[in-house]
Amino acid sequence: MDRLSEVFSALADPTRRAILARLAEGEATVNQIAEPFPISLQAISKHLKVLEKAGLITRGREAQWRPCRLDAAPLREVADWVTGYQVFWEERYDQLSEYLKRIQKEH
Amino acid sequence: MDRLSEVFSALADPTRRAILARLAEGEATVNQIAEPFPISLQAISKHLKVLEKAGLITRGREAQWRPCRLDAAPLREVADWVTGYQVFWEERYDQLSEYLKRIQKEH
DNA sequence: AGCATATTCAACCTAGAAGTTAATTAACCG
DNA sequence: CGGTTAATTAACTTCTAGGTTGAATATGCT
Repeated sequence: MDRLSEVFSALADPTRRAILARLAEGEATVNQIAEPFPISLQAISKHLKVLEKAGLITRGREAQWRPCRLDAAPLREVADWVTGYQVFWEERYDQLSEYLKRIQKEH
Repeated sequence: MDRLSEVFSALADPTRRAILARLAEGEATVNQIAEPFPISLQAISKHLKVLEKAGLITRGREAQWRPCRLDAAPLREVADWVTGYQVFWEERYDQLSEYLKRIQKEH
């Protein structure tokens, strides 16, 4: 699986996006991360593994805790990819689109 | 399924991203879209349905053709979401991170 | 009408995602 | 050492994604 697909796939789950939002506020242990969610700790552990594989988090070791922290580097790749389409949602493009439609009708 | 998850999920497939890239060059019929791919037309048809459900393409009707065209609006939502993390991959943040580490060690 | 082309629908298969519970590993604490 | 806490691993279930092939639908052409 290519990198971008892996990142998009990791981001496609609201629980995982919520985890990233939590980590944006700072490091947290697995239990701390799991606390607000209505699912089992094991399920959270799996989500963390997915995020780690996608490069979105890194995990350290402190005694029996595995503090997680955000690594936003892959998000930059997402941003780079998506801005390639920026022209298509901008005003400018809508105007261009309208213009092309008008031209086409005139012929 | 929430909108953003649906869009991320749609983008998590390289074939679908390739389809979007193709449509960025202009409208295309299903057959035209399918042509470069080594999978069946039906599989492409399914991918298109996913993209349509995510709001990333729209489909018209011209005789027996269903021309597809890109709709980048959902990509804007992706861009908006991801830029919320921009600070975490920027230089500024790395410096802040280093600074915080240094402070912490000094105590 | 009858055939060709474009596209979708239906049924099916297989692999993987997301969750569960139960058991295991690892580290600290008394 | 024995118990507690933190986290992962294992085994299992259920559902869905992505692919296949074959049949159906819709439109254009002669």
